[in-house]
Amino acid sequence: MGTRGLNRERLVEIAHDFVSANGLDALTMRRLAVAAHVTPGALYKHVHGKRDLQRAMADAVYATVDLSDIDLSTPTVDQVITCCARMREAMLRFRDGARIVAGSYSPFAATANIAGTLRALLQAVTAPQFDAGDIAYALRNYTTGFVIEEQAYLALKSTGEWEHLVEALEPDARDLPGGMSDAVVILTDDRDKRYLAGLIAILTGTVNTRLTEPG
Amino acid sequence: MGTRGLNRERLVEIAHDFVSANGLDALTMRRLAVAAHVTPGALYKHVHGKRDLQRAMADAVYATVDLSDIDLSTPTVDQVITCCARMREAMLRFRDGARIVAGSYSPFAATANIAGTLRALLQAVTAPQFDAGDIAYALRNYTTGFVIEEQAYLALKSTGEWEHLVEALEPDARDLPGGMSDAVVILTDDRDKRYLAGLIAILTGTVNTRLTEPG
DNA sequence: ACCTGAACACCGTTCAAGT
DNA sequence: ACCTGAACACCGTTCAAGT
Repeated sequence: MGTRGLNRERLVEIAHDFVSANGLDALTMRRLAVAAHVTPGALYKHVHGKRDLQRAMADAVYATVDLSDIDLSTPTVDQVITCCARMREAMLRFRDGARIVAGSYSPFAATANIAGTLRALLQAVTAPQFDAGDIAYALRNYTTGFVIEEQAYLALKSTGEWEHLVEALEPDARDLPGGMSDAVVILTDDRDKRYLAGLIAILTGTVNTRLTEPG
Repeated sequence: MGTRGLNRERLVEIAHDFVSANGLDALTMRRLAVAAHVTPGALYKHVHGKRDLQRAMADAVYATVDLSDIDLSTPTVDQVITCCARMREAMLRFRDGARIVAGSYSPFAATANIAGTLRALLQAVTAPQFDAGDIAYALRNYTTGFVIEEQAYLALKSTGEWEHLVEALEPDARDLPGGMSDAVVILTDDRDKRYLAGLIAILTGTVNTRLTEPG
């Protein structure tokens, strides 16, 4: 258990640390090798290649989702919301977390666990005219889509590129029926609130219980 | 107007043709140069770099969305659904279209136009307790998330990798509360129907009119 | 104005050879 | 079993020079 000798788990951890410091686009096998204090070739003893590495990174993101307080024997809409919010939090915890997760098809434990939990909860609370699997899938896709946009904004913001893009978009926004100003407002504004609003929009009407009343 | 002399528009077209044949991951500036019958350096007279190219490609995807039959003076939920479905169709028309579009923040005309149209339609049909901007944003994020997953599946399927991943995931799916089998079923099954189901889930309860009845 | 040629500082992956 | 060293066939981007 000494710090000598690399393994898959540790390599994924180093990769996430690197991305956290430099962004996903900067992650290369060679730079990862430097960060891991090995030669590039050594990486391929722990990981099949760059695609396999990214899949393992995706599972590591979902592995941070704590589902221990979710009680499957008493499913509620609030637990569904909690579950989705934790997915989003997990992705936000890692720089470019959503892009890492999106479309990587990690077939590992953590990914399967969260997908299964969400569906099991929904099976109990979805209204009869809807399919729990459809709703679970919609919630996951909404969440991923939302956080991709969110982290793209965060990335542009940190480099100052965001301000340039907003300026470049203003002229069009005038003679078009609304332009992209909604996205600008949503991202600039309280993103937690906006995410929750979308979540509630999906669940309202698809669920057999009354949602938490305002106030 | 002869075929001599490259321009930005033509370059984006060539890039999409290349991606259509080889996939987004295979697109490099050097290979694009070959496809365009120029030297790599020449590309930088038409495009600021690879990121700018991808933004232009994203706008080209949205430019294929035909909104001419959408009548903003008589907004309906059906028109909202049509609008979203056309977004999805546009992304599906291009290989890796969703990944190209996702988080690229194309501030160009076509992107702004579709976002604005969707919001304008929703302004008229959303129930009072919801914000039209939130719903429009949720619909766009759901759609992007869905198609990313869809095209990732299509890519894995075409290389035969999909079958391997499903096999690798089966053992876990047994002792977990549902595993990822929902995603497997949804993607294997009629994807158009699944997409529509999610769309309707979002709109049910958030909209001030009755949705089309079954049958 | 647009393009070439050449250069610069990099990539992912493989594999014989070492320990 | 894990790692090095070296090689192979590539990258994105810049820029003086040509036309």
